Amino acid sequence: MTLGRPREFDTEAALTKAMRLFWRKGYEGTSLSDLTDEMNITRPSLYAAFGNKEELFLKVLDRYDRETSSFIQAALDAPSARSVAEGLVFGACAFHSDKHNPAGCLMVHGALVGSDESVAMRKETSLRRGGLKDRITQRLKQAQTEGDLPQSTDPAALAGYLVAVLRGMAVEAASGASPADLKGIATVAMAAWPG
Amino acid sequence: MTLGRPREFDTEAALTKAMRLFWRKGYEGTSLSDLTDEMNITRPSLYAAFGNKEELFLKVLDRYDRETSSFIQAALDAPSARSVAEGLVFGACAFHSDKHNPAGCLMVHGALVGSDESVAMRKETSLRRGGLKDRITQRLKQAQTEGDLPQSTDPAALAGYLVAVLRGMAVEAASGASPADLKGIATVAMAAWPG
DNA sequence: CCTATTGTGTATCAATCGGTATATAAAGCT
DNA sequence: AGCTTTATATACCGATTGATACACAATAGG
Repeated sequence: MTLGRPREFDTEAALTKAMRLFWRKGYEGTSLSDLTDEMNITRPSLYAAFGNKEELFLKVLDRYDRETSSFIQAALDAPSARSVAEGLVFGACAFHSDKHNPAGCLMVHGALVGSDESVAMRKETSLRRGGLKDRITQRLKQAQTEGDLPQSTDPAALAGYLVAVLRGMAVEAASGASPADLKGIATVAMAAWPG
Repeated sequence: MTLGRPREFDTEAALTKAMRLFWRKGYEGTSLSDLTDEMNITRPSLYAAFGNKEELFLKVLDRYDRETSSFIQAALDAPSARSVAEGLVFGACAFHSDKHNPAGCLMVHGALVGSDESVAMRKETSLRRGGLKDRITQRLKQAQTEGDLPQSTDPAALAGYLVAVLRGMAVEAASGASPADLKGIATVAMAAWPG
């Protein structure tokens, strides 16, 4: 099978540890020593398994998109425009209220600012944030063609509003907002929904 | 008058340079070398004039609160609850559309995450963010007593919603949102306002 | 057993981090 | 002129940053 000495740690478990660390401290705020301590591996093992800090962060982003913040895909699969919006904002409530998760959103504060060294990672998270807005816009356009959302509304504007609310909830969650606080935000936010 | 050798630089102008730097790169992302290069002063001069990096950041936060993001106080002084809300969200539009300002909000992404070294600065910005919510809540309560806002509404929930929208707009602005994008967010957000 | 291949552990790299010690320059006061 | 006080400039501090060189350990295939 695989040649050479077998790896002594579980890469998936280690990736989870890394994700939670980046989630709490951001890309630049997380040092290699932080990572190796938390993942219980040595520095060369980390580089052999994940490349370098940037590649590790990218793998973490993939995992976050695919598994951790999966409530977003679930919301987009909801049957009506309103249920999509509700799924997003109330899904975000549940997401940020889950005590197993670090506070806030990895995409938002994981790499929003930083020194010139991390400009590539900021661009990456920015792209992924923009991708979410595009996906919501597409879903709302589909709702319009299905007669599910008034033709008078602007799907792009509604999507922009939704992602802004999601970002705001993430910032508030990172600042220590309670589940009740978040639910209040989501409830008021839905009052703006047409129809 | 003042004893000793006179200072050769303008502390207020230097503070402005520092503010814009922290605003762009965050607290930890801004190094002392960045600061001294941009402020055109030497390291000992910075320490003599501003204490250390933390004290400089606190002075920057004061200045940001007092002068730069002053549209917030203007909005709170508006005559009605609705005009307060409009002043906040559309004031944020103008604020983030001003090409003289760095993208985003210093309070939000200047110190949202980071290593353990910057925990005190994060707590400070978190406190100030919470202070804004309290001020808005108080203003809306006043509007309720003045019969300006329906008694059936929850001032704290509305304030929480408003700050969440402001935070979200800041994140979107930092991600490169256009003035039109921001105006769209603000317009939809106001559709949730009661009355 | 021998070789090839891969993972681990130690020890270290140059660069940068925030912060200072020291010496000198420029002002007011006497 | 001195003397005191404050600002500037150079050079440096220990600690930490992301990243590796090297030797050694553990497996598979021959």
